[in-house]
Amino acid sequence: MISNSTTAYQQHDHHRCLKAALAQAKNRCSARKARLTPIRESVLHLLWQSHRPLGAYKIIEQLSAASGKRVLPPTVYRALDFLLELGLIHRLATLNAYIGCPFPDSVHSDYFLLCRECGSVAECSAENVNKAIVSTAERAGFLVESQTVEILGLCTPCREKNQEARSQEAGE
Amino acid sequence: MISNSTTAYQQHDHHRCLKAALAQAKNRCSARKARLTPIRESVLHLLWQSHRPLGAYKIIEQLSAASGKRVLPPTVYRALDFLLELGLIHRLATLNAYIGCPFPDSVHSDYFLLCRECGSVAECSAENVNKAIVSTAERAGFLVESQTVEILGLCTPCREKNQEARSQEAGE
DNA sequence: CTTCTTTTGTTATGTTATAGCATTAAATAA
DNA sequence: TTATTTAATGCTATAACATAACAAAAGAAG
Repeated sequence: MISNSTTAYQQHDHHRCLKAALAQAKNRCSARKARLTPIRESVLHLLWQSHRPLGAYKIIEQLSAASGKRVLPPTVYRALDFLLELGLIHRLATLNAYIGCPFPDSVHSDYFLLCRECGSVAECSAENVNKAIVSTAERAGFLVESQTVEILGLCTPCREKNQEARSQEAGE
Repeated sequence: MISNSTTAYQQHDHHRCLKAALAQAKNRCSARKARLTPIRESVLHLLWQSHRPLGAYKIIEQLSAASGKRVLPPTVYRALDFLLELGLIHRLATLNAYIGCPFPDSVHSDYFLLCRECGSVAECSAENVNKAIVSTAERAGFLVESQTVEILGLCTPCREKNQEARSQEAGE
């Protein structure tokens, strides 16, 4: 199992996440002879501000604010398409939002853990989930080509916070 | 494993699906003291025209056509919300579309098989998938509350058709 | 330095979904 | 029954997400 759940939900040196992501992006682009233009890099950079996904229009807003001039939807959607195609980011269907991929270099079928409290999202890839899905689909005669797995729930820190809050209430 | 994959993808007496769905809906509504009004029933009926999901605006179109007067978005979205809440239908996040639930009475975490060729969707519930997801999430310290699992691929009939088509080509 | 290709700018519009308030219909109490 | 409350629908407007199509500019290749 690959996962970035420990960093995604806990305090950590996020600057390293950002740096790693940008470095991987550059590698990947040069390997594929694709151009990581300023716009594309800015979008990726924004998506790596945190482990919370961003909607396209939030990106538009932030990019407009940062650059001082109106950035229009097609500009951002094109950058997103580019990054998606290179596997540098993912789209979360249940949120209509985008998030940086923490391990673009390893082949993986993704599986996202969305914390409904803090909004952070971790990405996992677990062979057993994958296998269970494929084998169950097979039993239904279905050939799997791609999967969307998005799990909503609570991460450890948020669960602990909730428990503290509840015992506070009880204690009062 | 519960699944309606055999009926969803094959020729079958679809009238029975429709009838069963409407009967279950009525039961469920009376059990919950909820009202299956004409609008709500029409929407459910439309969603059970086939095993292909329908977008909200398709429903609006068809309902408008059938009734002769303009049906407006809030009307349909309210009916959809009602049906979703009762567990009579599901929303497919990857398609922004809605589909009837074939087994509203059994508790299940859903898992959808979307055929990219014919557009039909089957619903499954498999304990092993569920367990794999929950246990993997647990290993990441994550408490699962709800899941969205949507699998894109090919159903048996479509796979067979494709193969026939390919051997035709080869034979020419 | 010219040609070709890729990227970006811009306008317009398509698609999906909801907020908010007025009206009507149904259920319940008097 | 009628009055009162609650639930459902009608309607206007608009929010949120996404893409088509074509012009202009920038970059790469010959």
